[in-house]
Amino acid sequence: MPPIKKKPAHSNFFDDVYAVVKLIPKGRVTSYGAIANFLGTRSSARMVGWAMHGCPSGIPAHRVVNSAGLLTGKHHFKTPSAMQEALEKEGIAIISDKIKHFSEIFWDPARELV
DNA sequence: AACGTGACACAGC
DNA sequence: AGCTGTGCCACGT
Repeated sequence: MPPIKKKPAHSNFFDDVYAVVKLIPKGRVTSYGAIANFLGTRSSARMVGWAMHGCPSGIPAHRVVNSAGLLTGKHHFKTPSAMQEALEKEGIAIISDKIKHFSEIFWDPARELV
C-alpha cells in the first residue's frame, strides 16, 4: 500500500480548517478568526493561518483573510497578486489589498454553515 | 529541551 | 480613529 502519511492527532485541526475553507462558497470570504471560532479555538486564530501554510492543492486559501478583510497572506501565494486576482475573478472587489464590502460577502461558517 | 517566529485578534491608549 | 502591546498554539532551529 502507498505510504500513508501519518498525521498526528492534533493535525485533525488542520484537516478541519481545510474542510471549512473548501466549503467557502465562491464569491465569499471568511476570516481566520471565524474559522478558529467555528472549530472552537477562537484564541488560536494564528493556528489557522499556520494551517494554511501547508494548504494542499484544492484549498481556496485566497478566500481566507484577516478580520479586517485585508489580504495579509497574499505574500504566501505563488505571486503576491495571485490572491487578489483570484478574488477579483470571483467578483470580489479589492482596493489596496483590502476587500470591498467585506461585511457583505463575509461568510461565517459558525452562522451559515451551521 | 528552550527560544523565536508566524497567512491573527482584541483591548487599551 | 489609528497604532501598540499582549495572548494564543504549533512548528522550526
